[in-house]
Amino acid sequence: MAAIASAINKFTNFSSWFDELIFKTRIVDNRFPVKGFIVYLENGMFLLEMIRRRLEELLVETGHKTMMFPLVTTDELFAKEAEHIKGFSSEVFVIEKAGNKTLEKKLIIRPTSETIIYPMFKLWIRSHADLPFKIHQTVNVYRYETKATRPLYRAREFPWNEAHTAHATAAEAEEQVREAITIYSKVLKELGISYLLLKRPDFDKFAGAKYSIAFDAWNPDGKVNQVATIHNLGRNFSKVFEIEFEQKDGSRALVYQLCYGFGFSRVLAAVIAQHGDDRGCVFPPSIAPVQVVIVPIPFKGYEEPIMSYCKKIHEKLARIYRCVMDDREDVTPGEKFYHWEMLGVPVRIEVGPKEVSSDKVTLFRRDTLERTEADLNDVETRIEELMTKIFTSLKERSARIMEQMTVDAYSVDEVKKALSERKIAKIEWCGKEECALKLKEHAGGEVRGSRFDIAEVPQRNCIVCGEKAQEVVYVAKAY
RNA sequence: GGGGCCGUAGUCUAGCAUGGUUAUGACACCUGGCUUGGGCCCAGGAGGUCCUGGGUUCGAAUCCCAGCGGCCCCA
Repeated sequence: MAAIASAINKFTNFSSWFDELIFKTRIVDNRFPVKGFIVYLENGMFLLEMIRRRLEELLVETGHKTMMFPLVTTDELFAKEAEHIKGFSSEVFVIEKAGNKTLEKKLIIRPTSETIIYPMFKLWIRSHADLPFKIHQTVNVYRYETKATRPLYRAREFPWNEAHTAHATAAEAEEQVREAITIYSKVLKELGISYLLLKRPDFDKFAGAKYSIAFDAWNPDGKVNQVATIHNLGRNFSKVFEIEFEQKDGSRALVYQLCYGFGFSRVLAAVIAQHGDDRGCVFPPSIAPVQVVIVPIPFKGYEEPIMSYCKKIHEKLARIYRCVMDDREDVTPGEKFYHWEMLGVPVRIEVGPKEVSSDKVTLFRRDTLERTEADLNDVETRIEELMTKIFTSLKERSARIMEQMTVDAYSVDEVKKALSERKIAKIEWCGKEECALKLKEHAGGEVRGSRFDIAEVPQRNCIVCGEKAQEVVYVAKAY
């Protein structure tokens, strides 16, 4: 089978497959001369923008106000919450000079915006009538990653959306966790992405949170890709940032808070990695930069009727879809096929003398590589049907792979074996960090957490120490 | 933090051990022609601080030193 370049398979050689693909399809150019910083090209930006729009739409619908906060905080503010600074201090960029002047108060570039947003919450939140208070912003954040960086997965600058909410009671904060899950799940499911919704073990929660839950998407190399997280902060931050409100009875109380973040570039990586195949990207129709491509197959002497037939179709379809007619004359149809397939265009229309003489078109669907014939009259209906089918089959295929990738393991060795086969291991665990560390050392994977969406009750003993298991957890390598 | 590998055109790469003419090839790019139902073919063209600096030498992509950059493995 023809491949994106030199027979690179996404499951056996994921890195090359991915790097080459995102470069050739003009999603990103990672040749920027500063490590960990990449250039997003037109197709990458288009895809990010589609994902961003949908997420923001849902956030606004549910009452999150759109705002934009500054890029910087001070080290004093940043250091306020003890756990928080411990978790992030090793990876923040610090501005120490401005012009020729050495700054007395160093500025910290946000790795996340709690310490930038919460001083403002203190000013804005006065009364129970102000609650719940919900805001969100789409910005780039900066983390000095020391591990190997990889475009879209792990960069030192990355685009995300972060939401921050404040509530009167712990119960309302819990309710908000559900709402955040609903919003994020919706966006991910509309992209056909499969993931595990996990409550992170205590030792791996967000720095400063009461607990954290995360969306871990599967990846062809077996590592999981954390695309979004939701943190219940309790009153850890409101205590130190003094975010108080006046209750109905006149007494004062600290707010309960949540923050949740959605990594656009990692979501895009998941779309590419989960749906793509050895011919390249396969995009869900809703976000595909090009949804329909028309490829004329001219024969000597018949060029004119074929081209005008194509133009007619293009005119009609361009009103409904992002539709391109590839009328390049110096490129053969075969080469055009490969080109648009790599770009993940869901539906292709082929028009040659055969179609023109019978008032038909040939439709090609990117996901299954199947061709069908359609009458010119109902081409729109047929494309609409195809798009729905394509989305459903992408989604189902991704879910199936996720299922096959997850295997039960009853010993450390079995975990090791599962991970070496690029799988995610499901184990029973006592809950002690010590056992998780041992597991990481001997099997190479991290305890990612227990299912948050469904209850999985442990029946046996911890596979590491043999004591009674407290949780059913998933173990995987991670980005 | 420890160890290893590698920097040659837009991309990938040969050459390097054993220094020697004009730095190899493929893809991509430009011009013209031919073709068109899966990457066709023919002819021509352009593109290089061989990562940077220093050293050895009659002569360095090649050897030595330093720096910068990238990748991988282990902790």
